[in-house]
Amino acid sequence: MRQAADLSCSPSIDAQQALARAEALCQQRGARLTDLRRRVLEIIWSSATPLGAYTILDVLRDDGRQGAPPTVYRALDFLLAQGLIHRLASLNVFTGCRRPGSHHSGQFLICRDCGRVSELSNPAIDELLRAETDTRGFEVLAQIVEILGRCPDCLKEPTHHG
Amino acid sequence: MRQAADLSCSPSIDAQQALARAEALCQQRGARLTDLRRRVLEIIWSSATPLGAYTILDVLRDDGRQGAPPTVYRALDFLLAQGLIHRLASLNVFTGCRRPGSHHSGQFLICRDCGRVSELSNPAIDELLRAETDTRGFEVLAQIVEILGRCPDCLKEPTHHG
DNA sequence: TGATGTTATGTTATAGAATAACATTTGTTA
DNA sequence: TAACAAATGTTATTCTATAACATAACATCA
Repeated sequence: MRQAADLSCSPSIDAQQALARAEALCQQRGARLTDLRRRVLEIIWSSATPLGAYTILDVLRDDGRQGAPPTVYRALDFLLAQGLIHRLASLNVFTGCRRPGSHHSGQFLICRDCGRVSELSNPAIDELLRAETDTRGFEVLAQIVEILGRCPDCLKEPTHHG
Repeated sequence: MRQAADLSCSPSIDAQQALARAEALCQQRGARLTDLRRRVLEIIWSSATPLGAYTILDVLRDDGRQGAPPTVYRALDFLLAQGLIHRLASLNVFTGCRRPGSHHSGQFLICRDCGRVSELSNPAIDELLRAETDTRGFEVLAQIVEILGRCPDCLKEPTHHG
């Protein structure tokens, strides 16, 4: 069974702000934030937790849209290229970028229990990694920093997982 | 077409040493390094680049063994649990651990061109990440640090990729 | 030794993630 | 409008991973 999207609430303030910023960035860059792309971004931002491509596809179909996997993956590719979302490689899911505009790889804390994600941006970590790669003469194209664990909220609750 | 395993050479010195260490570690822990598990570890170590599960399965079948995906994934799960291999989440591949015995998540430099992987172990990076998570009261279960780029060797060569 | 329980492997089927290839539509520009 | 480029629709397939159940190998103890 596929993960259910937590889309109970209508587009949050966060989502609305993110969409507005996305609009502005795309216009400024001459990139076309089409209906489909905007809707995918909205779906992602409307969820409390990152969503998989097929969950997004389900929502699009609930919208009454036609669609197959490539529909979603192309929109995701666009949003990734514009730095509007991130992909979490460890979970094959997508989450809205909290600091669009500055392209960056991001650093993520992922809660195993509630699924929520915090996006860090610790320059010291970037610098350390950069120092390592510079020393070795390694040219960096992309960084993946993902930490899986349990968030403070979930730690407070009686553990379900031992 | 599935990635071809670069298994031209017979088990290298590295592979032999890795197998010997694995034997010792498992014996010491009372973990059973069965024929299948040993063979999977050997296959992984015999490749210059990390291998996907289905590539490993192909090699097992070339061996004349029976096998289906669960065969491989169970062996991989065992080897992961024993800290004898790592999984690279960004590529869905598996690579031998250079420092078995001390369970750790590892930090990896992955060359996009030749596919080779270097395993770092920079304690400063670990400490920084630990400091971030401590500050936030986040309990760490696993760390994923993977850097995709081009290694020094490949940078020397005329670029195929712009 | 044989009965019993546990661990490992075999086997079939399916779920989940991503892309190839080609058709059609939409948008832009000359 | 014609011609081109960009975006989306559509079908099929590949790759990755696991569920569920059957069998075999191994260990332990009566």
